[in-house]
Amino acid sequence: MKNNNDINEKQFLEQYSADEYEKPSVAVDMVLFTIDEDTLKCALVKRNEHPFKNMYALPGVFVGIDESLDDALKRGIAAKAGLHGIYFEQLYTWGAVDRDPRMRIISVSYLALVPKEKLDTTAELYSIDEIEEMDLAFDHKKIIEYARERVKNKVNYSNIAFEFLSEEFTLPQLQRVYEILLDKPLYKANFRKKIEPLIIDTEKMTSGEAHRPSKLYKQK
Amino acid sequence: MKNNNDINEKQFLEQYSADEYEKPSVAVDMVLFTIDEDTLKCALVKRNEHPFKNMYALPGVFVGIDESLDDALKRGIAAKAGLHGIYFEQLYTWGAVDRDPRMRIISVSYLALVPKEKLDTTAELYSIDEIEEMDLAFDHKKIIEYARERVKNKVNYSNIAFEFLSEEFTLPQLQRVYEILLDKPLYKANFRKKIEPLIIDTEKMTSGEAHRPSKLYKQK
DNA sequence: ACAGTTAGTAGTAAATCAATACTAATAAGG
DNA sequence: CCTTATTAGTATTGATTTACTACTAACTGT
Repeated sequence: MKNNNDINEKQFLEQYSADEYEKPSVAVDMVLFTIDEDTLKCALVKRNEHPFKNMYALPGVFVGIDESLDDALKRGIAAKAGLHGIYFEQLYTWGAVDRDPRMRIISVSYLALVPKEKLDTTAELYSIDEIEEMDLAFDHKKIIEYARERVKNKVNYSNIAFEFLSEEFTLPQLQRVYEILLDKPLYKANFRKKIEPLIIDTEKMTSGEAHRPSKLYKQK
Repeated sequence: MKNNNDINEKQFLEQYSADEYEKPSVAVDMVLFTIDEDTLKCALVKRNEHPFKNMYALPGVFVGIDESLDDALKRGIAAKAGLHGIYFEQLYTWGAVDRDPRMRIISVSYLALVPKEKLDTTAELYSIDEIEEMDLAFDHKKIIEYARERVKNKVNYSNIAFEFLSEEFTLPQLQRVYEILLDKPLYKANFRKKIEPLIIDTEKMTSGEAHRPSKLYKQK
């Protein structure tokens, strides 16, 4: 094998110095998940321009030339719902040549998680099951499925479940979040043993419900 | 919240129809790992152009306007070492504004895994420990660290370890791969119990070594 | 033959996980 | 103020997995 900087640099010169090279556009698209009505839901926006006019799509923005990907995403989140300081992580970059019929657009997708209470009440939320039946713009359905898998896998080796709850929560609430994300029931006693090292007792209790009150915890 | 396609489309028109909008360049960079001399090693190329002239970097190519990200990566792998059909997966997309001093370049990084035997003998391989001490071009050291973590995490819930071996292998070889990737010793008996459902006995044996021969297996 | 070396197996105590059954504390209703 | 419905929380037990030790097996080289 020869030194491959030859290739790298040759391409660079050919394609960039000459400035005839056509560059792709880069966008960030966000899969914003929340839990509402005991189901996992995703924020969608209805497109009112071609292509895919009147169809639902993920919210997204183009990446500015002097803007990092994360900053573009933050701008998107802020524009979407006035949200700041919420959890997000990069998911995957989608680069099929024909994913946008207008032009070449590479999409860097992000996962954002937010408690329902923080979300603007006008946000349009659709459950994962509903979306399964819908026809979304671009490759956005595939992106949502990818995000769904990421969440499911990550629940057990990270603390993302906490991102769906406000600062103080009860263990039944937390368990419900885990069950929704994992899409299976969990044993109460086992769940509590496992989660115990991750939480702090706030010494407060719920009240007003027609059954035994539950303790309120915070994430450690 | 208003319909956010307004924002999306407004930006699109402003930035793209007017064609004054400056687009970033998009490259793919590959972290090609192999196991050699009982250590995990990464393929690097020495740059012979500015910036970072004479420093080592990850092999990479720019993404063509009519080329998918995966296709660009395949082209890169082929250019690098005449390799085809090897395992790869997308890692992460690096988008800091100043990661390349020449211009705005967004890098989609990939992880590629290959048995040492398949690799061109002129490939320049450096162990993870050596790289730790080196000063690499761009943000490539960070990318390699990210790849290293991905591999470590993925070993236990996927079959990526097999990608470092040729089709037939012995259990001591496979265990050694796991130990190198996880960076810790494993118990032989437990390892075998756990790996048993993933492999098929080829009925063949090794020979010629000054100790008991071992069975050869294939991945199931 | 036997020393050196690695391959492979048996078995056991400790830790974790799956599952069931229980007790505790509240509000609502008579 | 006692009973019922309902959910919160705990105790316990058998099954599985993990950590670890100790052994037997099969080859080459001398």
